[in-house]
Amino acid sequence: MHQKKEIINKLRSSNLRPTKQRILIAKKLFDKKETFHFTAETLNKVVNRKGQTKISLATIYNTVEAFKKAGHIREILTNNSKSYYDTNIKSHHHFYDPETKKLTDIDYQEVILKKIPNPPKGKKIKDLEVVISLQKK
Amino acid sequence: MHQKKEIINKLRSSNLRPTKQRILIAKKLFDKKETFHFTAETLNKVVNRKGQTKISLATIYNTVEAFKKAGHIREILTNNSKSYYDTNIKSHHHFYDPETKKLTDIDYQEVILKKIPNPPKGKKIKDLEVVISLQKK
DNA sequence: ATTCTAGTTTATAATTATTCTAAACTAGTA
DNA sequence: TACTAGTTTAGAATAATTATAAACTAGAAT
Ligand SMILES: [Mn+2]
Ligand SMILES: [Mn+2]
Ligand SMILES: [Zn+2]
Ligand SMILES: [Zn+2]
Repeated sequence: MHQKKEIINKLRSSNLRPTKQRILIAKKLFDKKETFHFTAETLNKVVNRKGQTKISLATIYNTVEAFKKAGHIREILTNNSKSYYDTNIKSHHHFYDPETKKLTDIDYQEVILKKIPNPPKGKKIKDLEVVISLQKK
Repeated sequence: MHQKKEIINKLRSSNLRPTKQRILIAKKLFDKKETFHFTAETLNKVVNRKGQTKISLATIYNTVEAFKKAGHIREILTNNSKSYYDTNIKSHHHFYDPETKKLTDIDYQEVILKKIPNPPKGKKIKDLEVVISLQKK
């Protein structure tokens, strides 16, 4: 559970002004017991529920991009046409079900990589993602 | 090196009529020493080089989808807005450089998975992909 | 060989996700 | 309180892909 102050600090520490919109979005993303996966579309729905002050879709996209750059969320690999994001920024992996388009976390320790290749020269590894696609048995 | 007959058989065996367009596209994709990665856009450029009979972009998309369904090509996971495909259908992995948007093959044996999780019940594993994103050192 | 038809190709429109634009607004400092 | 750089916003623009429906054709039947 984040306090409003914590959220404001989080924003400030990444050089993002704590605007009304960013604070609300940050609450929806980070003030949860569990991490989760989302798209711009699903976040927009959650943020713009009836009653709440409206936040434009452009701001949803801007904020998601800003939070991603700041490392508060990460993008997940899928073959879907829309971008999927994760509030879990720790290294972990995913099941992906192309039928339901749902992602499920795989705990980091559930995948053990015994050997990985050296990156090409001049490059280092930014991230390693394992995606296991599923199908009906 | 595929002969035209082999290509026609490949098409026939997947219930695809060997049309002029599909044969030409199949040649560009499969009649190569090395496998490679492509997008609808790059394939369209290769197929519609000056002189050659023109194939519509709709047919490029239709054919890529048909070849994918038939298992002759596979889609690769990336965070790019366009779809990437691979003429290498054997299980293998990729480096992805977000700067250049280039994919590089990682030989299957260069990644050793010591442990992978059980799929959720009712589901089986269709595919396991490892994508290693790169950044400047 | 000719006819027939389901499958295929095509130009073009439509759709979808995302990014751009530039005017209005606001957080934070002076 | 006034200022200004950063932010939000509605709406337009873009980019990739998919849908539409008319014209074409592979291949089977005659
Ligand atoms: Mn994606
Ligand atoms: Mn992709
Ligand atoms: Zn996750
Ligand atoms: Zn490959």
